[in-house]
Amino acid sequence: MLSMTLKINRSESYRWVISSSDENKPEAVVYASENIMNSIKNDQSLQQLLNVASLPGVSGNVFAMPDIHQGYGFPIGTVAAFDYDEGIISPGGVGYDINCGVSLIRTGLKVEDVSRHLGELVSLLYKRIPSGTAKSTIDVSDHDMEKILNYGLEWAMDKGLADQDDLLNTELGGKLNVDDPGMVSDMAKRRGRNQLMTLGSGNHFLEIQKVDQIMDEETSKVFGLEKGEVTVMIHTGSRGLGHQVATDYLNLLNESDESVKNEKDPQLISAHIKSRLAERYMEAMNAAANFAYVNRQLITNSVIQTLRETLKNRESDMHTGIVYSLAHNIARVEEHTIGGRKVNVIIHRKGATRAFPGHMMEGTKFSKYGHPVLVPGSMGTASYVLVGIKGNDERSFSSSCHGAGRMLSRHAAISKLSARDIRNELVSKGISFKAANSRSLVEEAPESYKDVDEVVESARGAGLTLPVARLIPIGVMKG
DNA sequence: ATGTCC
Repeated sequence: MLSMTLKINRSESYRWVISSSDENKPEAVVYASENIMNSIKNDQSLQQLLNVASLPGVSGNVFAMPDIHQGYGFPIGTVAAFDYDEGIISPGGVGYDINCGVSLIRTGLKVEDVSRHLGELVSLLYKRIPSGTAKSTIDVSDHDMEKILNYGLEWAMDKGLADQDDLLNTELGGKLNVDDPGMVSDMAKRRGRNQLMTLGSGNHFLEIQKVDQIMDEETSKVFGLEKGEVTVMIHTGSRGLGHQVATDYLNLLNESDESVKNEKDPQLISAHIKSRLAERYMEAMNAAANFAYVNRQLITNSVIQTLRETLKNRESDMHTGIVYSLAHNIARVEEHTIGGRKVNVIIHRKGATRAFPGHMMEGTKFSKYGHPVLVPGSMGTASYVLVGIKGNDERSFSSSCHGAGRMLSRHAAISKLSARDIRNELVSKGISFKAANSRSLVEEAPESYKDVDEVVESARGAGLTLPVARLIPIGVMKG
């Protein structure tokens, strides 16, 4: 990757304009506190952000969320829009884990109902939901795989594995448009078949949480969140299937004469939005996203089933349901306001969360308050439920942060931290936990991440989202 | 993120 000289100008307390002196003079906007900006200013991520800003057909500004860090081509934490006629789509702008995302489940149970059974609950979940490299325990036919890729949660509903409420509480009904699931390679499908209803590894987790703090009473009530109640958060994606789709299409683009190569960084290879290549990648990406929505739905079902069995005597107090399920690694065609005009653009959100306020959610149950924005923290730290702010469209295409954001590389984490210290830290916080391997335990240590409270505060200060509720872990399962 | 090098 070629570097250029970076200029950083503070335009508001949580808004920074990054610019470069190269011939295109690209600019990008970063939302961050001063402290976060100081921690990232010498990082490759800002250079990567300017490279994205110089891609063809970019519409409006390229934005970075406060949890920005270095990624493949595009930094994680990027929101970038491209013209629907002149622009591009880039697999590096979605990421290898297509529809990596979050589902949040409310239980209606109080922490006191659950705490005595926490160890048993975590052990049982660990047995039932394969994590790390463990394979799927359920068997789906080739025919079902095709249907999952084609119809997402509608397949689950047909099979009695999801109900109408699950679909209403999943963004876009958990189904992105796919005409031909044949755009997904046989190898990708094969990998997916062995991984349905699995958590994976890396930063993926399943957490039993307590609603620790309510910042917005009215909105939290609408979302079904009450202080002292138990929630379960699932953070996972499309597993090997999405990874294989990303690999397949990066290979195709690299072999094609019709793709848009990038001289600054080969990882930014793209396809013109109106090209056949772009159309094929969009189909495959949507199919992988549908698989991920189903993956989280099946894990959700298993969690609810396990809660019912473990807390039999509390069954009448249980009021389970999906608060929301969303993707934070995805590209989509959306209508946004740029320079006062409404335009269709292809939005890449890579490690960034859609945060539509009510008026952008017409026709859904979230048309008054906006949809929940789920922000998983790092292991053993808080997670948040946020909501979009009217006026955030010109600021971030109505997007916000997606997590705490990595500070140390995986490699740096391993050389600095020990698994024993991290286990001790979790135990001292009174958290029940199970981890598939100690390597990811170290790589995902809270010390490897930014402070999620500061990330969320930066998103608030920048006018992107408002905090609704803060959740803290009481049980953790790591891949 | 990922059958962490087909």
